Amino acid sequence: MLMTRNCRFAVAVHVTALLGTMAPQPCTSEWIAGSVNTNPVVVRRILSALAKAGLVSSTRGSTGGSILAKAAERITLLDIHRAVAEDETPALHNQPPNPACPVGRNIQSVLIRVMDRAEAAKEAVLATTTLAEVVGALRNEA
Amino acid sequence: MLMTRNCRFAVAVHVTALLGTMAPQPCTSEWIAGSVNTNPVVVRRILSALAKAGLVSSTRGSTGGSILAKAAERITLLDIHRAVAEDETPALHNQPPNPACPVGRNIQSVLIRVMDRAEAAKEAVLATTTLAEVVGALRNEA
DNA sequence: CAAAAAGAAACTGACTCTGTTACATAATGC
DNA sequence: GCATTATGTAACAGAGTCAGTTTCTTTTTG
Repeated sequence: MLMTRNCRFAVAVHVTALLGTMAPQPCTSEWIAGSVNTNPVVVRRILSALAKAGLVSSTRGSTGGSILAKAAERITLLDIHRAVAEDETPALHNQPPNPACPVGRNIQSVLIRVMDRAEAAKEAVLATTTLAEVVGALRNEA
Repeated sequence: MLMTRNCRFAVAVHVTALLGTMAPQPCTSEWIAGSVNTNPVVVRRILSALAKAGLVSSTRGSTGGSILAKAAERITLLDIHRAVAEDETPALHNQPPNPACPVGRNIQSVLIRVMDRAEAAKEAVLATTTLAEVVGALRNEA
């Protein structure tokens, strides 16, 4: 499979949708990994990021597992995106442009302005969809 | 430098802004590379993608170089983005999810719907800015 | 205390990307 | 014609990213 970027957001939505579907039953990373079709450690890495963002909570031990930390109606896809892709800022130049050139000296500030606006528009769309809506859509398709 | 994604879009805007600033004078990849602070071959790769999209045109030989193929007013940042980042679709799962699970069976179609909407919103912002506006902004800051 | 689960560290293989070298192709001016 | 200059392109290396895996520790239950 040729995937350009990382698939953490896709897995994170999948994981939280599972938790929302099974609530209030906690799910183990091994069981979740069976649906996502990956390794339990990969799932735990995603769950760890989601927990840091306050979206899920996990407990250890023989009856342990993970559950949503908030109602699915109060979790948006933007929350999930920020939890697992927080430092994915759009890339500028690898090397700083030539400051002796008028274009090189100022291009990055212009680029940052427009990229920030574009990213904000993308995030605004993600903010309009709640996890509850995703869970509902999955129920309807199933 | 820790850059998450590729910097082709940033370089492409830089290159076309240079061409717009210097028009109608053609620019060599070596001279452009001096402003971008990279290797001429890197610039030529970007120029090649931009030429395929009909945004620039290059000529060889001792008086050769590259120029914009259209007026800067008629080139948007979306044109440039599509020229150099055409196949950068948001990533889904690496492995297909488990089709025996109701969530796994349908999560990707739901994800594609919302990701497409988010990507469209981002592109709409890029479409609102023309290369001429970028060149003008650079002139004002210089 | 045994079993079961998360948490975390370390490593691997595949892939991406920039930068680089080398060479072929084409156009200009003498 | 021919040297010069520039693009076009292929091939490769080094750094970095990422999913997947193994291994071990920590925590909780019964």
